[in-house]
Amino acid sequence: MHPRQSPTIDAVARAAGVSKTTVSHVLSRKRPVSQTTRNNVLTVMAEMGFEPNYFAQALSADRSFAIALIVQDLTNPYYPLLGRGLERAVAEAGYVVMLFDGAAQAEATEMAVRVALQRRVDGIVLAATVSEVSAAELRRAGVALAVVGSNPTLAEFDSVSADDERLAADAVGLLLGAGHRRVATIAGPANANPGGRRLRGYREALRAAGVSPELVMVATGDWTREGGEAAMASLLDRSPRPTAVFCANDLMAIGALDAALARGLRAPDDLAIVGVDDIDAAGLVRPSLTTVRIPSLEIGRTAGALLLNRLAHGGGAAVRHVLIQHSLVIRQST
Amino acid sequence: MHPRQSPTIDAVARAAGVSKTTVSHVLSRKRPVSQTTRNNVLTVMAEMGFEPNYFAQALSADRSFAIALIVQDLTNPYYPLLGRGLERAVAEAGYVVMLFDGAAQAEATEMAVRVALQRRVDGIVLAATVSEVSAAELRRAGVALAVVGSNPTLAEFDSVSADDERLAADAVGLLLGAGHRRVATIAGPANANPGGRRLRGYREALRAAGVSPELVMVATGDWTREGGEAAMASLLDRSPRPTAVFCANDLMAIGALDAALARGLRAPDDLAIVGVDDIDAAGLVRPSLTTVRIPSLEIGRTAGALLLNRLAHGGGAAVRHVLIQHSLVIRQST
DNA sequence: CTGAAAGCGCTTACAG
DNA sequence: CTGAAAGCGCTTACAG
Repeated sequence: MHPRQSPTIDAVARAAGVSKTTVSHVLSRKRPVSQTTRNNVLTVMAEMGFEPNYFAQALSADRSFAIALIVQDLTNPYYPLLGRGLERAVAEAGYVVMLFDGAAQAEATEMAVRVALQRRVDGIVLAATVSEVSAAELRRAGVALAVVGSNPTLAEFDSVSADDERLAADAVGLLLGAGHRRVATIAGPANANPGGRRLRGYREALRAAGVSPELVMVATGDWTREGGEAAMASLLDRSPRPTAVFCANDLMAIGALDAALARGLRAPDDLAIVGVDDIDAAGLVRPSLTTVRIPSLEIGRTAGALLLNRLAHGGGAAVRHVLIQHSLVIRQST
Repeated sequence: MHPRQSPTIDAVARAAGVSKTTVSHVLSRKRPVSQTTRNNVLTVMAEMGFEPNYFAQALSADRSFAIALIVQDLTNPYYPLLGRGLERAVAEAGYVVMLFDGAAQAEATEMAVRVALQRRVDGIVLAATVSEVSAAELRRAGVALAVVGSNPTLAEFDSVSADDERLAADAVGLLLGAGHRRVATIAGPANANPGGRRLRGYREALRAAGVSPELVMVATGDWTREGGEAAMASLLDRSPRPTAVFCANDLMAIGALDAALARGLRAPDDLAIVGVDDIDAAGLVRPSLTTVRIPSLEIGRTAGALLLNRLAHGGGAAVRHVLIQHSLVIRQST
């Protein structure tokens, strides 16, 4: 069972002729140890190749130094960068990140939350929608949690997100400014994280511009390219059809581009399209995609910082909702 | 320190009027427990919301049920899918995956290996190049290891990879078949994992086809789009310039496309281009990219299976090198 | 079918 | 500046 017995603190103590207590203290620096003893212990450790047992430490400290990252769909290029930002932010503080992908399905998310809790992670970054069941579990567990994308049902926890209403309004504003009136939207799941807010931003922008309510056209996708394609197809079936579409993310916008092309419609002349995220692919498709850039690396880094802060200050720290600045990237599709 | 004391096995035992031993055994099913006792304990557990302490279990079992995934660059769309495949493969067996990204830099990889080992993961999936230092550490530690991409210096460990020489030869064959003679390559770092083999496949295909050695044109990139762009630029400076290029991955191929376009050269007429991987972007760029498809989800899944197998059978199992089947995807760039 | 007790490898009050 | 010993929450031979 223990194939490569790595030496224990006890072995080191014996070899160095001191107590385990002392060895522990040269490790933790929690109480002074005389120079000579310390040097002695240190060299013994090096010679024996001592490595403190992580489980033993975690057990007595009741702290895992692990963060769970739960993402909707790692395949969406938005998330890898977020993950990188998170990892960088927490690695320095000695934390490790545990990955849970595929939270697009509700059961996967519940499973992820459960497993993360079982593993006793110190914190969770939740970049996915979560059922009431999981939400309740999270509250009860009392883990540090940073929600990515504002989520009203988890408002009691720290969060990082773009200013979703504002960004949608900005995108729609761009379209209105170009003279469009028949501006549709392909929304994300309305009950879910940023989906609802972006939809609201869209509605509000039209209303503020005095566009007639009957020109409000909403189709719903699931954040994927295929979902966007289907939604666009349904929008194009309406008559009169929209002349512009605000898509709640780039992947769906690319799908919308596919659907338009399939009907012989060309952007931007027949149909203007705007996405959100600015994933690499946005610059790669032809016509290239006008979009709202959201800096996902920074979002990940911020989520990490929020967690570290809370872990340092305990439950005492005030809840923070951080908004990350977006920006418009104008390309060919508008 | 222990804010939400979750009940311990001891508390459960007391509440159920049995010994810790028995509680432990209804949990592990390692020895029979009478129906009545078992039911009793189970309901008490449910009532108290008992959750076994992972650290305590890991400490006494000396097993973490965690796998480290070390990737070169999570931002390359090839890796998220690999990660998903891995997670799916190992999750069922109760393993969790710890993510280490950014192993493009040597120090990051060494760090990742070190931290993974400290955390006492049961296995590591290594999808990155590794220094001799790290290789030595890995050997000494005796962890289960699955290498992604054949790596001669780690030949003693299980591996999964595409048949890199063969796939390169197939791609080059496609170009030669179309009548090209001046076929260049943009290789990955030659010392690194699949880079060297794909380069060899390229050379071998040209040699076998009787192409004059002086038509062998090699530029080296770093697997990124920018690297591919620079490499292509250098190839286009030669005269006579190549009429076709085999790029060792899609990201570099897309960069090559950029460089060609910047000089007013159009694929496939002025220059034929083939990539490797078949990431989503390959179908998105214009002209769309002909490429060799490598099923990364399956590679991840296989890496997981190799690890599980080794963890089950211990060091005893024979070392396996699995080759995953590739396929040619013909699009517009050739 | 069930328990008492030692052990996993650390940390940390307590004592000197 | 240093140690002996209890404790963290499990598992598992040993005994009955």
